[in-house]
Amino acid sequence: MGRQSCCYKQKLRKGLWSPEEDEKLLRHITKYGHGCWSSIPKQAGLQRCGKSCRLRWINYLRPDLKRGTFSQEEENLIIELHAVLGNRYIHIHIHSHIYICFFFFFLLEFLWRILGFSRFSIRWSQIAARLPGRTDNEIKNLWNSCLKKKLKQKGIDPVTHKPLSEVENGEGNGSNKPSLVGHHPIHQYTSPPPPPPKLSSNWFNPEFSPPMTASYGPLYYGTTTGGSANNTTWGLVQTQTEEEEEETKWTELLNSPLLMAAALQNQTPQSYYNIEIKSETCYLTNSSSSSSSSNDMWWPQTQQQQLPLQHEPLQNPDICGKDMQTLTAAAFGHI
DNA sequence: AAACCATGCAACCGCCAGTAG
DNA sequence: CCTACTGGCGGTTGCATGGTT
Repeated sequence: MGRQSCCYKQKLRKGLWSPEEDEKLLRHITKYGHGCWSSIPKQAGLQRCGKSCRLRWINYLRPDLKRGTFSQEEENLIIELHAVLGNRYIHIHIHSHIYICFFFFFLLEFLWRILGFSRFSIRWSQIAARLPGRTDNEIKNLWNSCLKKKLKQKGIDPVTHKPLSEVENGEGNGSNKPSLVGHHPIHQYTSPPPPPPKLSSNWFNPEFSPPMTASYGPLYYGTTTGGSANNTTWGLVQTQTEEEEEETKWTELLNSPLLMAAALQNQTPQSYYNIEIKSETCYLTNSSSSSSSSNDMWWPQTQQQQLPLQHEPLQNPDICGKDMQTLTAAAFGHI
């Protein structure tokens, strides 16, 4: 057997939380904030491990949680974000020498998986960060229990987001580029820069069918210099640009795959960066400095109101880019 | 009415990264 | 540098509930 859980070691309670335990935890965190999770159970008089307390708080007791069923828009957003964040790959049209890089990358990834070290998992937390009031656990459950089925009913493979027929055929026609993300609507964009993607009801619209063909360059964003301040446009990198320029964008994309997600919501990269993923931590830390009223504590009006303007990348950068960089670098002996 | 099955959801487990000492 | 600890995350499990046979 593997190692025992922390609860076992400390002979702590497990299983469902009683209303009394909830009350204790809620009262304690409301009064003192959570601080160090491992010390919370003792301070709050709970026979639970810190991890359990944290989970209970994040998934159930947090006051900003939105309970109830998911709206159609939320479901659509989850599906679209899953297509981008769920598959931690990027489908990009690139020059051949970069394909070589890809080859090594996928070779390594293949070996990685054989050895059971796969790290390419779905980014539920990042999806949840884009759905205020929803937890990653909630979204994960929704996906596993409901959305996967809905997609299958629509003839879409929930893993690749491609049509099931194409997946069943093994994509063996040779004409396919190394398509790893699937046919997300984002791939439909062609120059000139298209209107930003709308979070429409595409996926459950009976008339919607995923795009079957695509020839496209890397997704990019750009801000027009003239005119209104935030004129961000989304489009595709022209593949005939200089190699250096392309590689720069390629690197940018690898470093910031979430920019793609930002595109889905018609957000400028800057506004994207303003979104704090670790929201509950933010509330608590911000509260200590900014809260003034005793009862309101630090509960935010909305996440975005609470957040200070940040012009630096996320504190919690997506690992995908890091993984790809690391593996790619490893493939070329840079490590 | 009872047994069985499917579903949704809360919670746990184990791994990993960051960090303090 | 090494180690231990902690928080965070994704995958999985197990239970409660409702529906079906």
